[in-house]
Amino acid sequence: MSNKFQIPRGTMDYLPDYFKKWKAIEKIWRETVYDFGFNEIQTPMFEHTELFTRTAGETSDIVSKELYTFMDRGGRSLSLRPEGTSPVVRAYLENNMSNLPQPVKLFYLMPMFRYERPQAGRYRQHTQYGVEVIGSPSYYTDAEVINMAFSFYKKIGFEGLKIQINSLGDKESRQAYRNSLVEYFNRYASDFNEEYQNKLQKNPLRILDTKEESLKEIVEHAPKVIDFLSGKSQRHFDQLLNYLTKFGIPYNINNRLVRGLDYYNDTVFEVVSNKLGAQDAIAGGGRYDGLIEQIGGKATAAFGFGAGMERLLFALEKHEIDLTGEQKKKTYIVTAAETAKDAAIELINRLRDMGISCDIDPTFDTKVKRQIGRAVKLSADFVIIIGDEELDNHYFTVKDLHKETQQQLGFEALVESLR
RNA sequence: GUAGAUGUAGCUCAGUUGGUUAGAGCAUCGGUUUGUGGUACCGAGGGUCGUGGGUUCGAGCCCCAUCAUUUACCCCA
Repeated sequence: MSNKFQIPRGTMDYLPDYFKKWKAIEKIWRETVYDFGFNEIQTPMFEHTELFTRTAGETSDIVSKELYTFMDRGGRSLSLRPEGTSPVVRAYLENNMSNLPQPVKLFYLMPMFRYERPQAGRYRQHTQYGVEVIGSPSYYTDAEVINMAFSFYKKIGFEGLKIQINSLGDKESRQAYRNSLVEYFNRYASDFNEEYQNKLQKNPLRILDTKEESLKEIVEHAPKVIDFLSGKSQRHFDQLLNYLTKFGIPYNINNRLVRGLDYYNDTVFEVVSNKLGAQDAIAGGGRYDGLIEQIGGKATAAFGFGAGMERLLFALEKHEIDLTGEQKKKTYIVTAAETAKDAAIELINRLRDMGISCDIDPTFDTKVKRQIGRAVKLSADFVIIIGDEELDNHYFTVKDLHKETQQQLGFEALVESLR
């Protein structure tokens, strides 16, 4: 253990038991998104650095301290993708998807990279699944996507998840709100430490979601975005909430929810669990009507969310949800004599060709007891014994390890019994 | 980046006020004679005590440094 290679900080090996749960979730995810009319997309793991710096905002943590940036041999600055929205939007533009029927509904499942301190439910390499609906300004899109997220978690079996929702308003609303906020916080600025002085200058909205006890009181009485929404933004938000209620989705309006990326406007939301400790957000997203224009497309309204696979698995554990799903029946072939080797090999090939999952000891051990023991430990469902007896009489001995029954069968009947 | 906690076998951990060849359970592998199960019994392999330095006649234990893990802050999935 000492001087062997170690996995880099913040990364993990996905071992078989973990991966079983992963696959079960992935299956539900795919079913859900297809039901809602989404199609899959994958983008490269890295992009030109500028894509991220331009879209997420220079002051955002993702850009200012979490980007994995490197120079390639041609001197280009590239970065491992820290989030999915901007690459997907880039792909939308680059592949002229504005010529497809709008909106374009895409989903993805791909790894993300952020250089930050790992802790419970947080990794430097993690996998996000998410969707983007590009080309729809309708509040119905917001409602539909949130509805989809909610039904996804419901299908998995979660109870007690909450949806936090807020509206940041359109550009005008935001500007007015920002001004008022700065004016308000300035009254207390002398009490702020350097960090918060800084935030006040660069991104005052971010002060709202502070966990600093001393500031909570001040934040509590700060002006609320809701009061600054333009008529249009207010209507959008009202309609959305209306639909959520119609869909039976429980939500909390959280005026302090602002999110870390600069490109959001109007609706922002998070799905949170109260069992995860500090990293309680399972999914997060919102509307980004300005982003497409910002990276060179024509003004296009869009909405999306992203969520972490590893964190979802972490939450599964905390919520005590068992999701291994039903496994295919497994068979183990036992050779009871040296002479049975060829017949065993022939049999295993035939069975596998017929779609039966089977395994065998590659050393062709002849100790029946040991081999059955091994089969049990590998959680096989059946064991087939081949030895001199079977060879002489032209049958296979099949044992059902659960029922503890045993019978002698010919090949056809054998195959049936293994299904 | 900052703060706390923790590093002894693959895993979970013991290890007395510093004292000789560092232990247990689980796991792995094998055995308990003939072709039948996770149990029982017996046995084996596996550790430069995270690493480097220091104190000491002597360090798993004390001191320093370093690395790693982990939780929390910042922020987020």
